[in-house]
Amino acid sequence: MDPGLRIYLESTLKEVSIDCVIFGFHAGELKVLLLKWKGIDGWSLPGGRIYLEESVNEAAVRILQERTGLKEIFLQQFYTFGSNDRYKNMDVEALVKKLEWAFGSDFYDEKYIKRNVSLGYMALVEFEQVVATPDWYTDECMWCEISAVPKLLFDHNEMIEVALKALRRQLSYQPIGYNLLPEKFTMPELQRLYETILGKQLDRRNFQKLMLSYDILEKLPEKRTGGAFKAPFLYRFDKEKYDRAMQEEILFAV
Amino acid sequence: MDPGLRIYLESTLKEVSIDCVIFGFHAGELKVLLLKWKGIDGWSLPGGRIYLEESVNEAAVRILQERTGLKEIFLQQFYTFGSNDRYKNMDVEALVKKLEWAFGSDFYDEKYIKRNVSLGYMALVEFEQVVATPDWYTDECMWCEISAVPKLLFDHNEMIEVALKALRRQLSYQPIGYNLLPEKFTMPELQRLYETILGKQLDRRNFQKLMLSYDILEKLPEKRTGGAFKAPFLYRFDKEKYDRAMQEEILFAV
DNA sequence: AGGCCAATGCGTAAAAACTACACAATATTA
DNA sequence: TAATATTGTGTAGTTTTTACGCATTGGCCT
Repeated sequence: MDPGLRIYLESTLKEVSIDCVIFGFHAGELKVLLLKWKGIDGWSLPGGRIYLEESVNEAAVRILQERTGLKEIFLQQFYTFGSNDRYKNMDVEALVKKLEWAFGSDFYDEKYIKRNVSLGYMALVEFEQVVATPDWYTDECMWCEISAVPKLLFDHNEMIEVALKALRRQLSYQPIGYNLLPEKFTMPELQRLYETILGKQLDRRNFQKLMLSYDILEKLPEKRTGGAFKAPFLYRFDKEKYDRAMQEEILFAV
Repeated sequence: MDPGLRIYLESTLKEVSIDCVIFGFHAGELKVLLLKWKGIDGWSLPGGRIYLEESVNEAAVRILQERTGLKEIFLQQFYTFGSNDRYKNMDVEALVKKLEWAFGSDFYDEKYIKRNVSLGYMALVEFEQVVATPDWYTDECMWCEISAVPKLLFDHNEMIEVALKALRRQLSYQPIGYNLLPEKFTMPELQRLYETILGKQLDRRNFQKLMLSYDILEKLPEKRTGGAFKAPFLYRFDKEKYDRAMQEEILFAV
């Protein structure tokens, strides 16, 4: 067994762990970051454990940074999962056996495989900036389109659904986009982000009116060229006003 | 040490516990249920631990029932608290000493006093129906008006604030009242509940129009007499429609 | 018993927000 | 240089929200 892993396991909380639904936006698609486990044929959300001396939020920030290289981005708790049947759809015996095979028999106390409370965090990240990195248990990363997520290990499919629901609700009282889009973006790009998250089409003109009315965008003199059509203006978030809107939680009627 | 307590401690998770913000509504005031600890001069929220074989939601239901006698009421997770400085404002040494004095030296592993993740649940209960019952650690219950909550143990003051914020937000997309009001109630009573939770005055006529438009109320032929004024009609929630509205999470613009 | 008071029941007009479209402008490509 | 796809802006109609008026009524006071 990897000595680093051993130290990690021994210096972290046993009964609680963190799982992150990391949303990225690319090519008009909303995606989540998945990891493929070593030794077994299964994918899961990135996750990790909490060191004894850190807060759960600090742990979430650390885990996210370890997986994506990113810090200081949108990251927040959305639900805590603690069913005692979180593994009901899985062959736990087989899983434990395979994990033993992969990591040694003291990998996990079986008790904690079966009984674990998981704090769900969701993150919104700028797709291009992410350097996806596997962890001890996994050897492969994948950005998976939200509508094409395969059957995941544990209750991670449910977690994604709950996270998406929370994200959609969030859209109605907080602006979103700061961490999902590049610094400069066009109005149609912002609209596509909203449409993707909400899963429905929005009227171009009304959307623009609404977004501008929130007074969190700064219109730049530049335009984005490159397409065979009229060049759209670039915008950027006014961070100060954006943060104020996040704080105030004004109702955004999207 | 109480043998029941010992069994309880040994058969529950150690690192995670549950704290409940139990809201009640009485005499036009929103109140929370508080417990006074044995041995030390401090109040806290009702809480408890999670048995190995139950889900966290089941544990919350059980804890709530133990404290209030009520089941099948509005109860939901609102946040999970896991700061490593949840006790920063407290003299932990003194607390542990007093707890030892009260419960025996093996009351708690000091480690778990200092490092504990707490799942915050909030409940809305019908004040009159509650039979408040202390637990092992406490010997007194009190309904405390929300604006007059004293300094509580741990980070429980913060918990109440977060719960109240979550409750206010909830009001905008789910009906509230079914578990906070008696079966039959008048429109002004319902309005007072909303005003109390939201902390602001609402227009009587617009409120009535709004509530009726949601189509979750059933107007009864009876009136409430007793005051020196026109007797208001009684209403009652149409449980089926109410539940449907809860499910659909339609936006309620209060 | 009858008038007074305080609170309710019901209604309407103005303001604001939202929705649905129409048409001109403009980078690229053929 | 014309064709095309897409953006920029405006406006009218509809719905929702807000603000407020006035008649009604159960109990209390005289």
